[in-house]
Amino acid sequence: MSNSKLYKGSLTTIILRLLSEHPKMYGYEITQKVKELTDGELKITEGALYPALHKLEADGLLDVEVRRVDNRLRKYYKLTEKGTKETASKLNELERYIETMQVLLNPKWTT
Amino acid sequence: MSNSKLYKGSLTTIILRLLSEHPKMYGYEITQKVKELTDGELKITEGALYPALHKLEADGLLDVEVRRVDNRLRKYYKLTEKGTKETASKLNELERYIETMQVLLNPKWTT
DNA sequence: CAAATATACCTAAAATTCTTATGTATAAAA
DNA sequence: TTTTATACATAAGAATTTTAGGTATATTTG
Repeated sequence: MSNSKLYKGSLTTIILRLLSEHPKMYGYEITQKVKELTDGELKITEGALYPALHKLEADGLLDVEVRRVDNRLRKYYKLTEKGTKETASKLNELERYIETMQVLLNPKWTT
Repeated sequence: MSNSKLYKGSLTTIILRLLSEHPKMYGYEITQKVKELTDGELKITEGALYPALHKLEADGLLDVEVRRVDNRLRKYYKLTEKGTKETASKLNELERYIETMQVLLNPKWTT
């Protein structure tokens, strides 16, 4: 995913966030979009992505729709209602995480 | 550590950051300090902390000094020179992680 | 005073998440 | 024609954390 271990735990949040902006996306598209948006800083590996998508689907957060495009298979994922709610929750978590880490990063505690 | 999975991977960074501000700290003190600084948002569990400290010591990033205070044992950890360098590196990683995630969080991509 | 809580360390099994290494298949580019 | 890109998938292993214990002393509380 990246040389930094910090991304551990944030893959689900990233997937949900992307799907909250795009009506539907397929796996390979997600890997390319993330690479593009982060200027290559973050590369989602397939070994991490596909199991994560399957889990989100199993948990009822995503719906899947298989299509054949240019004689190649694509699995389009989109948020369910439950998934939309979970996305909001995950984004709050991320914001709180960032705030918390910034406290530790830039301490007011000269104590 | 917290109900949020996002903290996965950030424990080492947190420990190093605290030790870059405090000349020496012992394990229990670290758990209390983090709880205090984050208003209880983040609670470091001992099962995560102690193995992490041992690994940092084994990697030569921390030195340890055992002391008996009030007839109770304390293991004081402090940064080695190597640990100080690694701390700077980890803090850069954290800043980049936050920047990257904020791009994904607040997209300029209305596309 | 007894019991509970706080202080202070530790480990080991299990769960979680990710990396690394594969595998299959078609289309396009070099 | 071989490599790269597109598109899916899984499985073994690594790394980190949770959960659930364990030991021991000091202090607080009922």
